[in-house]
Amino acid sequence: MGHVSASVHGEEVVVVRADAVRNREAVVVAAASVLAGSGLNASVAEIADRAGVAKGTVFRHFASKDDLVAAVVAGLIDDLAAQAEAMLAGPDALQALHDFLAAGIELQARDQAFCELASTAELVVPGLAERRERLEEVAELLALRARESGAVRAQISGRDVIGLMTAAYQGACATGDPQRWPYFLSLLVSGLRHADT
Amino acid sequence: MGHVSASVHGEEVVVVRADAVRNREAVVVAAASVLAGSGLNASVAEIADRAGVAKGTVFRHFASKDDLVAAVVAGLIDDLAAQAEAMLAGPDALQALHDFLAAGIELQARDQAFCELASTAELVVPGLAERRERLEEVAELLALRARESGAVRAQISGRDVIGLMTAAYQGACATGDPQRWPYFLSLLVSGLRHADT
DNA sequence: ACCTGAACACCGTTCAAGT
DNA sequence: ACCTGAACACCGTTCAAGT
Repeated sequence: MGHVSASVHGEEVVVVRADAVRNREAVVVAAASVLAGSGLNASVAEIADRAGVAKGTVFRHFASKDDLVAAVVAGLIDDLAAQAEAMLAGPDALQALHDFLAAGIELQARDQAFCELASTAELVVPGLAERRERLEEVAELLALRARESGAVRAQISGRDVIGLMTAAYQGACATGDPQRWPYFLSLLVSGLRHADT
Repeated sequence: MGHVSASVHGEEVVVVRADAVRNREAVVVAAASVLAGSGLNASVAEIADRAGVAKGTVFRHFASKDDLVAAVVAGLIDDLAAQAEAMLAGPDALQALHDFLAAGIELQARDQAFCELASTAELVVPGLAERRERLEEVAELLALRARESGAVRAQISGRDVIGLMTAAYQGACATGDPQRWPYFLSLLVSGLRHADT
């Protein structure tokens, strides 16, 4: 985390060694790709190997494996939230909601670790709760717009929108063919349009 | 697995020691309750402790932890399949399909290990594939009846029905409130009624 | 200040020694 | 024939020793 090494004009200056910066970044990059491919059970040893550092170095930069996972997944959630914000400007409110759900589903398909976290609602991982809230807020806006446009009859909160993302992809996975997710998504969206829950 | 100990009238007679029978049963019972509560990550040591046997004894009766899990979960799936068969006789085809889905969801809520397996579609566990097929066949009949009754417009296979079970419960879990599953189930069933997929 | 690798407690699994 | 507990390889995590 860096260390106070000097005091200039009364300001504390934090100096971090160059190799430390490089190693931290290498660990994050390696973790991102290993976790995406193998999920949460990927071993720290594999990540350390891929990053070209010793296992101990991973724990110098991140207090635990969970912390490392959180750092990586936080980036993914932020990206998704940014996409969602862009979609708010779209002309068709129902289409925007549908596209957001598809984006979240494709992220689950692309990233095994995100998929597992999205499924178990493991807010256990610290530091992820806030990211999730931001995502829920944008999702709530997308849902509100869709309801106001009259295309959606069902009551639906931001949390529910996240639930739909997970429901569609996990449902498809349970059939043994994850690529079938558009079927489940279309059922859910059709439900949103017609059900009065 | 027992051992040939005698030959009477030319028939081979397999004799199993009484303590072996008792221990095997104790392991299965212990595993059922531990797995239901703690999920697939529950340790063999905990199961052995609860059963009152040494860890090694578990592996004398089951080749691996996965085999033990399969034995326990196979029972759960069989029970669910039996419930489904009973529902085939019901007067309202859509209601029967709905009730079956609810039963599958409640099983996920009650049993953590089943929930995790239903979600990941891990047919990896050997011996479970056949049980699943039987469940899919009954589910297919329930779906067919619902379509023929005219209440359901969407195309839906037995595999899809299983997917709906998982979708509804996992969706609810992702909202942080598993008890919200009826909301997701009603969306999906409403989708089945109206979507033409 | 940071990196490394040996060490620890825990897991699933194996197996020699007991009965 | 079966049970037991010690042993092994693997995991996440810690820490003394190096630079």
